[in-house]
Amino acid sequence: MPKNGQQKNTQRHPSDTSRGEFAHDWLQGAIRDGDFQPGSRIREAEVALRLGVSRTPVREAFRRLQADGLLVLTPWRGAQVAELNRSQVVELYAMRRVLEGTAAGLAAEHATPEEIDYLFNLLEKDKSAPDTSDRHAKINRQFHQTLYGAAHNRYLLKALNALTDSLALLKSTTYEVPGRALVARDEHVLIANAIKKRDSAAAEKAARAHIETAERARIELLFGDS
Amino acid sequence: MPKNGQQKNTQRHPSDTSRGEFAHDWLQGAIRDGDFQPGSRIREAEVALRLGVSRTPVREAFRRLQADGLLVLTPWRGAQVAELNRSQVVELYAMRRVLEGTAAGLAAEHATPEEIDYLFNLLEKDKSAPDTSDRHAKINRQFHQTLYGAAHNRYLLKALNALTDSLALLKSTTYEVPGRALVARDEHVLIANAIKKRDSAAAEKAARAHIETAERARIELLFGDS
DNA sequence: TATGGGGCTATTGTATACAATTGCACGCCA
DNA sequence: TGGCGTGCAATTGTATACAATAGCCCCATA
Repeated sequence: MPKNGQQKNTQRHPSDTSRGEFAHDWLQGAIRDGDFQPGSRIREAEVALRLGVSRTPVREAFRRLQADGLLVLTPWRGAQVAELNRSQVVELYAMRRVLEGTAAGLAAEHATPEEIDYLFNLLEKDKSAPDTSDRHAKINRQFHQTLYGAAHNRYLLKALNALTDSLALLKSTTYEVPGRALVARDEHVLIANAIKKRDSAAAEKAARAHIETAERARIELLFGDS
Repeated sequence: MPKNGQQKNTQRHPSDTSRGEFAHDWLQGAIRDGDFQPGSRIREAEVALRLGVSRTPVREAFRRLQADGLLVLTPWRGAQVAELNRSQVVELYAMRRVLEGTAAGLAAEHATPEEIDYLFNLLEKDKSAPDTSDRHAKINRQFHQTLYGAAHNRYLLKALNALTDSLALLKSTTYEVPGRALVARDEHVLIANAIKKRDSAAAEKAARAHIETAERARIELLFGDS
């Protein structure tokens, strides 16, 4: 059961979506928002009751989330939210460094003017935003999401989204580290400028550097050493 | 229904696996082996009948394969084997170039001596193998699979396996191009040597070059122009 | 009191019945 | 003859009943 800060209500599914789709989206969102603790067990019947559907669509959602790596299903023992150990976190960031770098490089080649404008809009918004980590984290997500799309490669997009979802299993965000927001914005500016100049190599390099500092902040946050 | 070269028999599931797992593995294998044509519709009831199980485990398998990108599920219209258009093939190879390069680079850093030995064993086996495209294609798969594992990054491994599965939707292999086997082996030797020398940059470069020639062979095969 | 075994309960795996939706075929009418 | 609408058949979505399994609780025994 969700930890339940502000109640994600027992809600009936919208009639324009299948119940299976609804269950999948709800669970994915709940996991991303940290409503389920990594490692905790999720029972089919509980979710079904909560969403007002039968176990069948819930089971389908479980299977898809398993394929996405968000749930671990053990025969006869059901679903647990995936947990990341230290080596997994390291591997995940290694992968993300590569993919973000690639995305930035491709974005420098393929981004539309509108996409580039939007990146700069987000940077402006970030600069003038109230200084809360939540707010920065949200704009950060939008920035990266825009970057991913600007690469115009659907396999890359999918892989990056999968990584992002896995990272969400680490409940805190690196924006909780003091000063991280400022550093991150500077790094974002470097990336955006390189893309605007259509300098693919520079964009890739800047993005990789950005992920490296993010990784250091993350490791610090999680394990308290570098 | 499978095209059915040599009948993939109507087989009962082994009792040590859940029926859902069994259905998933069977379908994945059947799609990889080209028993289902891309774009063709797969009916739940047919698969269920064929495997001797009910629709429930088949549906679970469908959902997982959807998440893996092998099936496209449309509400009320069921499953179709995914198809790749030209731009998808191009994007897929762009992604593969990056990931194979990364895998080779990481393998140069992290491969165990046993893994390196095995790579060279495969090269020997390839040299002395009977000159059929099937045989070469199989050894090729093993070589790449070994390379992926040698990188020791589970997210990279998963992403590469997903790409490989998607590529399998293109039914022919580039080994059907005359002379491709020889070129590929030479490229494999370059990669393996760089890994043995622990030269990460050279390994990455060689792997990227390898995928580039593979892409050209593929495009030629599919669309008859470069 | 510690330990091992047996049965009970909670939970998941599977089958099946039923509901909902789609697409097609057939027939009607202009 | 062609186009449109209605109803039927095929197929998927969902609920639910039942089977199988695992873990735990309790009691008997040393």
